[in-house]
Amino acid sequence: METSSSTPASTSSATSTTHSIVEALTRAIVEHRLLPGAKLAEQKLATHFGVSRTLIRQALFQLSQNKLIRMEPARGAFVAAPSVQEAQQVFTVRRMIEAEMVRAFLKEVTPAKIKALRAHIQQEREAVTQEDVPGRTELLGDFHVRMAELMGNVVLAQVLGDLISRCALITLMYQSRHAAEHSSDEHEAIVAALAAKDEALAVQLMNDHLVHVEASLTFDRKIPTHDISLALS
Amino acid sequence: METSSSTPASTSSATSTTHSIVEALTRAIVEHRLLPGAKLAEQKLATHFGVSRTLIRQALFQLSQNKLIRMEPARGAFVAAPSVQEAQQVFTVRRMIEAEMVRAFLKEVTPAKIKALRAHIQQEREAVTQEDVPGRTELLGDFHVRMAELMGNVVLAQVLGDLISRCALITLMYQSRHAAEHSSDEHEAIVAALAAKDEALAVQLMNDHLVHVEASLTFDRKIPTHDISLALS
DNA sequence: GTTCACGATAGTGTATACAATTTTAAGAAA
DNA sequence: TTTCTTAAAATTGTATACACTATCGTGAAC
Repeated sequence: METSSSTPASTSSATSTTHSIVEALTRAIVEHRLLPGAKLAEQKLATHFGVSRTLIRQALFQLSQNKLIRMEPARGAFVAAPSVQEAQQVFTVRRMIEAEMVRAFLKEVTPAKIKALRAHIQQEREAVTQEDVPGRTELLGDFHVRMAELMGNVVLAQVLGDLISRCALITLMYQSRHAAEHSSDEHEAIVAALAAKDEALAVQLMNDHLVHVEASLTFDRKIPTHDISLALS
Repeated sequence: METSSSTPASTSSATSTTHSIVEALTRAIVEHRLLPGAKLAEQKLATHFGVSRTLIRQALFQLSQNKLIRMEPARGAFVAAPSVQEAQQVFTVRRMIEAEMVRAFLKEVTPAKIKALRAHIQQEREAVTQEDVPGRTELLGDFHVRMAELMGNVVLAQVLGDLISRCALITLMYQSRHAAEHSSDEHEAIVAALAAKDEALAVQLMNDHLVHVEASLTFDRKIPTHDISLALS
């Protein structure tokens, strides 16, 4: 049963609070080291992280509320495998929210905010050139959250962040290779429209962008459902 | 320290799962039997519900993710007291989502859906005439969730439901007496516009409706912050 | 009289122990 | 060989025990 890592609290976390466990598992899921359908056995996770099952259970409950994992009554936790239908619904909701977000953003746009968005896009480009797939996915999603944050609406940022973390799993499940590489270009076009204060164009570009991302997903897909114990190190 | 109820698992719950505890606490908070700021001591809740602290803690974590309670690191859980700013942000997001929801609803409206919404409004009116304040608040919120459900978008329904449960607490904190009694009328006007397939009007009415509800809140307010142990029976 | 120090008490954070259920495996019957 | 039965192992669900932190009250110093 023993994997190679017997050392408790292996790599990153000095203080193994619940939050750090959630982060580690989230990254493992989003980075596809834990594939959809994989079982998350509590004791194995506990020994891996060097904590008791109590903390693992807290983390799993939290992840299940983020819809990143699914918990069946007496059977355990499994990495979520969002259905095609759910994926499409998530994108529908995103289009709804973000169309209005663009309108609201334009009502109080400032040069500083435009500059902040441009700076973010610069980060995206760097991640793209370095072919850092998980980092790229995260940054591409964060662009949208950053817009919400720049509006000063914490609630909006939270809601959108939640949806986008679900998107990350969906994207990584269904996204074809090197699709969505022009996402950065589309982000830049949106910012340009915002800078020009062209509301209709900005809304249109944002909507198109989300349609493109959704269209880049290949829904005719095998779901590997490997049950590898875990590659958390 | 002993309150009158020493009987474990007192009134309602035959099977005291975590979910039933969450529901009981949610109702107690939304019905204002537990006031904002009140402390939720784990042991007291545990003895009240006749379970161990383990299940109480699970329930509290879940409630904290719904933003109905707030947990401070080593100090415990307290009923949330949303700030005025947060309240306004929640309403802003609701306006964003629901404006677009109305548009999308109209794209696939059917007589059956209109009928379902009318039936819901009928329920609201009954609760209003019976002066069932918590039931009324819940039903008035559910109208909006019902719209999402009728569109078949589960994700939308969840997101909106989350926001609205936060609204319930906000409403009950800040809403002046017998304000928002014409919410049902406004709901009916919206449905009429939907039935007439008048998109611009429906969107306008929905937006106005949410503005009205927000405006009915009196933000110059005392927050009682009573610390009554609990009235859960 | 006010403020600070310090001990007692209560409460949260984590780990462990036990009960209940599910999964797995082995074995017998068809 | 296949399938049903049944026992063993593993895993989840819940309760309890212990460690650590915060809260409260008392008393001494100023």
